[in-house]
Amino acid sequence: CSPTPMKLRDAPSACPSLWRCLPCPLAELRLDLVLSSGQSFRWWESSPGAWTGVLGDRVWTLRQDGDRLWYTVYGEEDEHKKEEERDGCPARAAKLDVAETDRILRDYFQLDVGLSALYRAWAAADPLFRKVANDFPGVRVLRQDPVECLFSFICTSNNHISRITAMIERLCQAFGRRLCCLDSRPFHAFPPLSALTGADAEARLRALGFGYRAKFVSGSARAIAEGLGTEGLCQLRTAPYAEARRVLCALPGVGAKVADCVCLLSLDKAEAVPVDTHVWHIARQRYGVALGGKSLTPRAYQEIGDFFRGLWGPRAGWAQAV
DNA sequence: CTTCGACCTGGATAT
DNA sequence: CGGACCAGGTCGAAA
Repeated sequence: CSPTPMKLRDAPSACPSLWRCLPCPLAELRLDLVLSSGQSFRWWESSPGAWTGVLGDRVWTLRQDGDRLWYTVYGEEDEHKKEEERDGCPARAAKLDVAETDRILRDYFQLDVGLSALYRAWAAADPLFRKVANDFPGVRVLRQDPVECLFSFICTSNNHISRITAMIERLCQAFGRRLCCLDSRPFHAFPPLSALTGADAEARLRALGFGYRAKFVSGSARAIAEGLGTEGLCQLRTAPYAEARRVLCALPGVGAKVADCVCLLSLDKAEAVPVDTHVWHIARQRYGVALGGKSLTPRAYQEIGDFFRGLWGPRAGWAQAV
């Protein structure tokens, strides 16, 4: 890796100046529950209570204690050199930087959304939620990058988490820019759309063990590049839920469930309720949703989503994450 | 409109 | 009614 290898940082105590914190009670955010629940596949518990991963083309380690969220950001490999060359005012640069990293983190965890009040409302409307809520406080929906979210969830179809995580790791290694090394372990950015549109992308993805999803990933990358573009995809954040869903479902490898995941986890559609086989079971067994068919047809899918939206309200997707 | 089978791969389980 | 190749599905074809 680098000639001067960086080390993972697990706690602020060792070197407090490299860490910052945001006020954030445990009822508002439980890092362990949110980062390991399959919303994002890019976080790793680097030591007990410390989560390391890539966010916004930077490598971070996060940790929380009491009512604070602590974070540290690792520099890129040649950042030292760049700073010397620039010969600017370091204090000023650092100050701008912390304002930005604070903002990135607050945005990613959507900390302006008050979770406690939402939990109270969902608990009041739903006795079954009430039982679960006590064991799972602080579960909130991440606001992820739409490109990363889309291509990650294309990989989830008929698949399991351990393999999905490994696939995405290999995707980033093969197609993404290397950011830095921590304890000799390389970290890569999620590739931009343009990196996935090459003629050989599908073959390379197959070689990385993507199976039939290789065609979906390269096909969707191509379709977006030739259509609405990365900007257009991101602009779906301001579009109505129905339109965003319709656009996404036109992409290869994107059906109702993946589209809803992308809507909820990256496009600000809090009412989107991704219905997987697990949710379908729960809806029938625990909530007694009566449905004609024995399989998850498009109509049944819609009805289950409508049921939970009726029960939990406009942030039904957030409640379902719990 | 619903139902079916195929689809890459590897984990978990049972021969 | 219990157990089963299935796992956080999607696609295309067929009745």
